[in-house]
Amino acid sequence: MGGQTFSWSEEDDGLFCAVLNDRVYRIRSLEDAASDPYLRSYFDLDYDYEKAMHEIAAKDDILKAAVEKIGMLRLLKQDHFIATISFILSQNNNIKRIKGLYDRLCRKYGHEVEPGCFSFPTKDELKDVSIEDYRELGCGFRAPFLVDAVSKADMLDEIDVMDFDSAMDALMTIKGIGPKVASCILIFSYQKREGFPMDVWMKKVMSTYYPGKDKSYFAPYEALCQQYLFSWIRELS
DNA sequence: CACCAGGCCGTGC
DNA sequence: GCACGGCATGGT
Repeated sequence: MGGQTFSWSEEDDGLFCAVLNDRVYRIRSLEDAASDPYLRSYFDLDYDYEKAMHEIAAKDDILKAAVEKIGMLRLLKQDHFIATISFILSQNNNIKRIKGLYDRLCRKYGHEVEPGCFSFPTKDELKDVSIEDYRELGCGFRAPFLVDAVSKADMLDEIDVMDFDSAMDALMTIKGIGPKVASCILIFSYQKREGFPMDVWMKKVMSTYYPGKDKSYFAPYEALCQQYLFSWIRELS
């Protein structure tokens, strides 16, 4: 899933498994998700990604190359709280370690919805967890950020109705959330497709291939273009 | 043993 | 405003 989510694991039989929406989902492919209302929304199956792909590829030669190389990309619609905590954990970290932290949070503070399958903890389940507790799990310097995020979690539902800039500002009042993390949360949980996360890789892409331009060049597909360019440059490296 | 991982915070200019 | 060091942890 390209670092959008840390909820899924591949099991021995090849099925992909996640605890979401307070139950266990096991799927082999996206087609299995189509009949389930929650997954249908989660995987954004009613958005026309074919059309978006073609319009993006037609914009310039770089994007054309990226689309041809990467194929179809989707933007997930994840739970607000899970996405917020996940992307706070992601800063200056690698995917393998983020996934490990995610799983330990589930096992220690989540609830068991099926033998051996734990949900991500709710904000209430994390209400009394301390900085020291998070450090014990291996969260490192992100521990105080998590405490702050949990204390402000009630705000997350209000962000749905905000315009993009207000939503960015609201998220960035949480410690440990800067422009990059806030953009990711807005894209992968709030379906705000004008997000354009600038990490070290995207800064290279922009200075090399789009000097003088900014995210407005990619409207109305800022987030999708960013995902294509990011995936593309990572595969080239 | 250094250096890195899809950054952010605090400080100093 | 912008540049910079520091930051916990585990993997190369």
